[in-house]
Amino acid sequence: MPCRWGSARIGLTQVLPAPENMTNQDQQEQSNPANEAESAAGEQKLIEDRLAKTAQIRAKGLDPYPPRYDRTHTLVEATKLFEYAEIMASSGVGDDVEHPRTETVRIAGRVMARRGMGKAAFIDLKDGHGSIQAFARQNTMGDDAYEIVNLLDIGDIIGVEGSVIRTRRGEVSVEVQQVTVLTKAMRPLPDKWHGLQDQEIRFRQRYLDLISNENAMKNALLRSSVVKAMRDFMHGEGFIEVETPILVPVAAGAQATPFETHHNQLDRDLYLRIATELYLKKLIVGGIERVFEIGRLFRNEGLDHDHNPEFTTIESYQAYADYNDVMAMVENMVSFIAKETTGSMVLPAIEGVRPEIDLTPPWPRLDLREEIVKQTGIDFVEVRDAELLSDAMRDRGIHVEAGSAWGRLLDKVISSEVEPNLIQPHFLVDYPVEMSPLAKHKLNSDGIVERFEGFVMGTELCNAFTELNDPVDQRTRFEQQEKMRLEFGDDQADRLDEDFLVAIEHGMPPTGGVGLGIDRLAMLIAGEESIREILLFPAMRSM
RNA sequence: GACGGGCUAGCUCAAUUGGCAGAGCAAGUGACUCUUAAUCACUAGGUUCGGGGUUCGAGUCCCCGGCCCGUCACCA
Repeated sequence: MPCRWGSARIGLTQVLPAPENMTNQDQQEQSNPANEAESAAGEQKLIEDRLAKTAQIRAKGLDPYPPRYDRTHTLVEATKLFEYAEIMASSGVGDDVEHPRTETVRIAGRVMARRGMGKAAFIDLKDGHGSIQAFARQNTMGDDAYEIVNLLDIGDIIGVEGSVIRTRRGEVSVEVQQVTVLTKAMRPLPDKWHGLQDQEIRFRQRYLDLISNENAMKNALLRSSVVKAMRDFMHGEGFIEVETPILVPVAAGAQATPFETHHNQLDRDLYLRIATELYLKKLIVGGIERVFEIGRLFRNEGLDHDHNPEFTTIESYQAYADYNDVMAMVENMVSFIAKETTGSMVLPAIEGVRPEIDLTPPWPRLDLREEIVKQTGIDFVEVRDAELLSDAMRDRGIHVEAGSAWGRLLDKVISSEVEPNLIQPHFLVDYPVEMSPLAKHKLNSDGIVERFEGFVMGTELCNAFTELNDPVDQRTRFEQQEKMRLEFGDDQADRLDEDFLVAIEHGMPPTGGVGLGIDRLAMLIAGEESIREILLFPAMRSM
């Protein structure tokens, strides 16, 4: 597989267009140094054929890559224009009510298929909105203009001028008066009937996926709609959108391994952020009472069907709110986004993938402690020691990573025994303090913090808490995390961020905050099981 | 990281027990002025992911490596 693209790239460099001042013949000779007797094979030949046609277009005094094209209608608009003309004709309006036709339109799109008929040809065109057939006939175009039609290849982008008609077989078509080559393509498109099947090429060359597979385009557009609906919701709730640093001196605010980088001028090591949390809370300190950021996070970890090293989250913080307020906001936001993007708060069942998912609020709140007891018999209030917890886990056949801290072990219990059951949306509520260094203690509950996580389809969607604003307690929690890093070699422990501590020492109001994975939300709404179907350019191993 | 599946023409896929590497689409030439997976005839197109081995003979069997997918592990 490596050589598939490797050789292709070499192939293109071999046939790069010649300089402007060369004649067409020069170009042909230049582009094929191996002379005509030894013609190129395979992909190289396909490219050379297209280069030859490009030269012929130039020989006619035409630019195969003109700078712009005045299009009057998208393909969908052109179809609608005709349907309107047809309706008018049916009520006797128009020059020829038997054969309605529109005014002359100018459309543009990619050639998806060609059906040549000698002195006539049918061309299927596709643009960003839809598709339409172009019908080219030599006698309506003239001999000279029609020659261009014979120089077209699948994949070329062309402009077509003509009026819209319906052919005898009933296909709405633009009857071509003039064809303009807007972009000559050098490489063929994937199989027109089967589309692009090779997953690897779909991810590495997403543009081909978008051209050939409807679902790829659908997901790309859905992702955009999800983010737009999210912004609309947040702005509607009075939140201010901000952007905070991606290159940070301390990768704090979450438990994850960061990417490292270096600023030359400052001669300073920096990290790519693993969370937006602490900067946003600084803004709460500063008096922006409702704030959110939609942005990319980077975590130097493995990749699988729902993890990518860079992913997008929304984090929001609201002064004077607690985690109960945030829970209501999350279920309202997610259901609103579903309604806006799909028309319903109930996501349809998908055969072999999932049942119907009902996102209508309120989502059930499940007490974390009770839920773990119910699924495993383990009560984390009783088993407050890493050794005891490890034993209890082993008794129940749960994999135990040697030397893990108590909080990490419990996290494992939750993710392997509790989460997978949460297919319909649920909130797990009230976590132990050991695994939540940024959340505030719950009143009258020893060792428990006001934290919740939202789950759908057995995976985490969001993580939220009543934010810890006691600077003394926060410093202690950070110190515990730093200790964990040393004691357990846990380089994913959170880090002490002195700047942040100084900020909240100035006083941060009571605040509720949440982080929610946008890629996972888009997966859920799209009904996709892999994050790679949602990310346009997922991380891939180098070839 | 471990185990399993996969990689064959530009694309989609075949190839029996180890026995001449094939088809459809795309491409080229020719025919064809209402097709729509157009049709018909002909032509060309291959380092079978890379490297090594066994064998008279390897797409096929063995070893090493690469990439993709899946499961597990890790990971919010």
